[in-house]
Amino acid sequence: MRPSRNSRQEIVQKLSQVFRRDSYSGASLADLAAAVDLGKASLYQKFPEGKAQMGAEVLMEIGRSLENEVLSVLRQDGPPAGRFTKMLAAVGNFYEGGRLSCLIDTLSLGEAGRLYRAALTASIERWEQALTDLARQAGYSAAKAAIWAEEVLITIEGSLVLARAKNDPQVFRRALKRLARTFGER
Amino acid sequence: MRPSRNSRQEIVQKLSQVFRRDSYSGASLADLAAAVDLGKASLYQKFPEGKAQMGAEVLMEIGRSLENEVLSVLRQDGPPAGRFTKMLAAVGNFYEGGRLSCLIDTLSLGEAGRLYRAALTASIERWEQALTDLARQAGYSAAKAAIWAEEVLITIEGSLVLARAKNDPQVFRRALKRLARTFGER
DNA sequence: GTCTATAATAGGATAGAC
DNA sequence: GTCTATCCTATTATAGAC
Repeated sequence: MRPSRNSRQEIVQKLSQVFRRDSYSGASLADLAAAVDLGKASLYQKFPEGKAQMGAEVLMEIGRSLENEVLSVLRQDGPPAGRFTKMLAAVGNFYEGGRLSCLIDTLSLGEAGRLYRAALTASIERWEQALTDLARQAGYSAAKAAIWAEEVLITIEGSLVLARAKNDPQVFRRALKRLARTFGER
Repeated sequence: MRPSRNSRQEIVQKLSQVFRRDSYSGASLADLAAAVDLGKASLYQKFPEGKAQMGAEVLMEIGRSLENEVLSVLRQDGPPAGRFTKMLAAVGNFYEGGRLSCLIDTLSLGEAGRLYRAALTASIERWEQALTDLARQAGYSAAKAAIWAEEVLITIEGSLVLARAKNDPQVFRRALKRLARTFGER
């Protein structure tokens, strides 16, 4: 059976929501403890190295969900266009329809950027690579595939920023719908 | 003559760099004071309401530079495509070639988002409107113009996020170059 | 106007009881 | 494993001298 009703994975996922909403510097220990419904001292029992460790584990866990929920569908079989459509649906869920920000954004600012640069770069590059591979399978040249992959990520990140700033998740959803039509254009 | 060698405008511009690098919660009074080479107490002399006021004035000042350096070129005369190209060059300077983040991103997180939502939304909408007007002048339908404007802003914001996360300003510069080719496509 | 000094509070982290 | 209590530092903010 599970180690506890609130597994470590569930704890880390709840912590991730705080970092996604408030960024690293804006997430206080009090906020983080409240999110998992524990005292601060209990959090330190689980994360002896404190906030820096929480951020690191959040990045690993979200990297894993990205892999399992989003990138894996790019590698299934069937026509590339259909896999891309499925990925976009998964992305919509991953960011809760534009209501959640991306850690690539919120953990790349200030000191967090220096702390987590390597992990952030790695996540981005895995995603870009999976998209590039997909585009290659659809017949894109290597150069076109890499550009298209970069554009997809730019659109996802940019629409999340605008959705947050305007408090209008529809910006993100519209962008996903338009992205669906960019595949196979060239 | 000027009120001081460091005019208020210059002070606010230096403060803006801290908010753009570290976000609102990550910008400490010590950081902000160091950026303008003053003691913390002197900063409070100039901004009696503290950090919240600094953020508000930074947003106003950057909104003004955006207007003067970027949006104004969209409203000059000459062919729309040329104006758009000029805007992209101005955008490149505005974000220092991808080395500076956008306040729409860094001031929309956590409590800052609640504090400054109105100002952020207003800035975004002014920019979108100027782009939409340009596209209309180039013969786009109202619907296509609005979509294109949104896509341009999404690309700017998204490429800035990725450039920061990967510590590679080229992501931003490449995106601007590609944007130049999106105008007049439909 | 700017500074040093200092207050007051919040944030990160730990000790030790249960 | 979780809590209360506490410590230490950083942070926000102010008082008062120059």
